[in-house]
Amino acid sequence: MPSDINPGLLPLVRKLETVFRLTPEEQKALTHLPVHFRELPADQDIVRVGDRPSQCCLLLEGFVHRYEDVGDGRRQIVSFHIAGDIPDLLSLHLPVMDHNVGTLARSKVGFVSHQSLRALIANHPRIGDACWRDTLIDAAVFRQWMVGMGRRDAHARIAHLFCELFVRMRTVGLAEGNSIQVPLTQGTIADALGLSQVHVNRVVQALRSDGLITWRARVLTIDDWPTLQKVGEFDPTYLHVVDEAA
Amino acid sequence: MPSDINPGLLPLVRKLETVFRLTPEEQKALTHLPVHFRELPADQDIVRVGDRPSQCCLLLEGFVHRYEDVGDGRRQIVSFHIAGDIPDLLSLHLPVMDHNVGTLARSKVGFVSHQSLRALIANHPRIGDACWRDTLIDAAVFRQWMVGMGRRDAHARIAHLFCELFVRMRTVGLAEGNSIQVPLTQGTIADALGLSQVHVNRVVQALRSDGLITWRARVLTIDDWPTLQKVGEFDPTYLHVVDEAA
DNA sequence: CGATACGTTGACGGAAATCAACCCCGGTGG
DNA sequence: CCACCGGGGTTGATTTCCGTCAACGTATCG
Repeated sequence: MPSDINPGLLPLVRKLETVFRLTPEEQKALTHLPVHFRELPADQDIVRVGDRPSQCCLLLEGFVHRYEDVGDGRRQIVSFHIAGDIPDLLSLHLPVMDHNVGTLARSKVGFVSHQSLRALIANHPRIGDACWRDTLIDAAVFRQWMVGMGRRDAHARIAHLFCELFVRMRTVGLAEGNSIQVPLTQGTIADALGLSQVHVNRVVQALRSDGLITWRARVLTIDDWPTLQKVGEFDPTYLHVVDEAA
Repeated sequence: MPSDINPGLLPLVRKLETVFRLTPEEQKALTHLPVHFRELPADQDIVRVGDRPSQCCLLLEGFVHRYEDVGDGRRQIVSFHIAGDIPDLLSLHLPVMDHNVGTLARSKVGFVSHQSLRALIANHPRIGDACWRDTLIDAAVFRQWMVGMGRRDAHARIAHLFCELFVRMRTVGLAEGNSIQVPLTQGTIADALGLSQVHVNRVVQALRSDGLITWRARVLTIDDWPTLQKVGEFDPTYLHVVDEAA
């Protein structure tokens, strides 16, 4: 690691390096982006439907979700984001937000103007490609959730989500053994998978009593990975992870 | 329109121009891509799960869908594509296909090597941006389908799909008045929306008898746009259409 | 003109929603 | 120190969409 790296954006470097090694120049350019750092509390919106952002939000620590409100207090969460993600990268090319982005837990973020990002990408096309690629993986995750909501029952959906979160967090070094820290509630999971909170509760209990997972105090532990994977019909190909300790 | 435009790729030009006007040079570069044209029959796969394509497929006429098979003969369709779309553009950055792409009707397509596309984008960054933007709109459509499957009942889902198809086809000039030609069957719609074919049938009949649509012989007519839109909770913002005759 | 794919209809069953309590636990303030 | 509070989790009873199964109708095409 070169000496003139600004450490604030390391999670981002780490994330992009899950695709290919960045050159020292690229690392430098990336970490020297003009960033406005902020700590945000849990459950705070970052951008909302209808907004026309002029900056993107780099998630450095914490947990973010994207969601859409539908009538009658119901809502659908469309994605979860972890350190290294840029949850609203799409605002670089789509002027109007069609969904909300908000924290799920206390989070540390960095705001970068579209202008700076565009300049970075213009000067370092490989970084642009990596960002594009990242939005494509985002879309791949959407597709998997669609398959789940369309054609899998609640057991498979929940097991699949747990598998996905675990693999994604392990990839960027956020797993400790078979455990990950997730600030999710059963209600949150319900809103993500198109289920009711009550039903999520029953299924989670089943997964627990079948010995597949432990989940207490925001810590999720995968106790039986092969079976959980089978129950969730989880095939990590769609995440296009390069390392693969799996 | 400059005189040295190769007319074979006009649907693509038209599609990209729904974002911004292309310069004559850009038009020329685009339409002079080395393309291998082909006519494909209905229900033929173009790329399959696990493939590592070295080319992309430009859809010039017809209808394409992307889908994933899940166990037991079930499947989930994740998107429909019309003239001007590049259904497998993602293969430019994701080496392995995580879903299938296939025709739904007789279609005319053009194959372009990744190499040529990369060169085009390198020389004409705006075209690259337009392509990236297009994959982002793809993802926006995924999100809407997720909201539908997670939080909307069958009536709303089907109405929403009809609205979406109509707006998308009108945008590229494929609507005739309030009608569009769609090669979809009720079973196809079921696989797209996470429903059974039988239930789609019942709901479509309800939409018909409520005077919202007519649908016969592959022609779908919107008879009551305001009500259909309301039933489907359809807000076209997510399609990020520039023109807006809506 | 029969094969085949698509659409239609009815009876029945089931996964999950809804409704309504109740419990548990950590935080907080009197 | 304990009462209170509130968010999250748990449980049971009931309801509802929607799936499944099965049959039959209908249209298009070789």
